[in-house]
Amino acid sequence: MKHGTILVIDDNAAILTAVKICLSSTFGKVLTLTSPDKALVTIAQENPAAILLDMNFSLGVNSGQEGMMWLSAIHRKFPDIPIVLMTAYADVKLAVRALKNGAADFVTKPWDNDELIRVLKDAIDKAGEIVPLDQLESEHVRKVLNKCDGNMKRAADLLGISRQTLYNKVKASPLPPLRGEGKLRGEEE
Amino acid sequence: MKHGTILVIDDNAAILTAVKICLSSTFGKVLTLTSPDKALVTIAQENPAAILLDMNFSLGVNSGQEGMMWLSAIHRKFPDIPIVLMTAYADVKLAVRALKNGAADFVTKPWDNDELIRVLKDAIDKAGEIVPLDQLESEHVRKVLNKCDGNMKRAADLLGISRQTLYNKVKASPLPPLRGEGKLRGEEE
DNA sequence: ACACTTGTGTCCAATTCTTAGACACTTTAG
DNA sequence: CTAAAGTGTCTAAGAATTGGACACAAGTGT
Repeated sequence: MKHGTILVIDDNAAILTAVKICLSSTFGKVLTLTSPDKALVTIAQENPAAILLDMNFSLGVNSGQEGMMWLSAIHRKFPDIPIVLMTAYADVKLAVRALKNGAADFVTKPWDNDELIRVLKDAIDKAGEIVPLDQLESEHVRKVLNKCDGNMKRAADLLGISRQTLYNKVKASPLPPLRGEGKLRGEEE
Repeated sequence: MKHGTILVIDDNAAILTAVKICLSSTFGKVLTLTSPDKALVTIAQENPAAILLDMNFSLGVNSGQEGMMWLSAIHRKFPDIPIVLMTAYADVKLAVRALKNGAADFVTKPWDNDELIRVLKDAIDKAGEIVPLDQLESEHVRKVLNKCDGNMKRAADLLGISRQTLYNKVKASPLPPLRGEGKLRGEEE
């Protein structure tokens, strides 16, 4: 059950209450703020597992600029805490920008309780994933290597290691099950 | 100018023509397909710098499932080629899902020519970035380390290296300008 | 065809890194 | 307060990385 602390930021008290009720059953602690002003200090103090942030504050300004600004600010300071954005004004451009600015997900009001819970859980899970150094390294090596069309000299150069080292790494892990990649650029047809 | 080859996939020939005209001035080569069926072989042959993929094929089915399926298929096979999605039916959920499925960006019809060009260029640029192993490593170390609240023993364990090695790495690079992160969880107020 | 450049596979010896283990000392939690 | 966990530091053995070198395979241009 208790998947950690969630911080919810929305200027509408009613929504805050509704979200809190919805989330309380699943998460350990649900904090709420009616303004993002004190978000940074609250986050620093409470270290929430995820943040649910409304995009529209300062009544009337609903271009989402407010939320986007806070998203950036929070994400810059706490890049490891997933931030889920929420907005009533479904706008594809806004959503895309939000995700590219580091948002973990984007939900529109009115929201579906179960979906909201799932989204937050997913965000927390994904943020919690820790990859061993070895794996990170071989994945990256593989990626760079095939961006160089297999040219080991150049790849080694770009990676900042010697040619032999690259050579060794490659032969050391000839096919270590890549996480989510299924490469080899020139082997269909 | 010629920023590489672009592959455009859309079942509407008129759109294909328009896009081609729009992109030809900026990119070296603009290939077009009216169906994604042969996308994989075309990509393997031409190795485009980016792909512009329409989401709605098979007339009438415009839930975007088609495009999403192809996005996944192409992205799985060619994870290094950025794929920009395009759709006439602006749908936030769809856009979010697309981005989380690996799309580099998401644009809606009718599109703005300059924006389309910019989006593709950005996607190509971002995909071309190559990070040296050292940097990748120290960034990851740093991230894991502060997810463990500085507990080096646990961090080392999670990273799959020995405690001393972590210790050495940390003191070796005490503050190597993180790319896009401004961390340290507990140092405001 | 002929030199030239570039990259591969392989080896070596010197250097550096990583490791397990140990030790005294400081925090942290019960 | 005790016990457990973590830190900073050291050592010696083992592993990895490095620049250099060499023969050889392609690909370039003339």
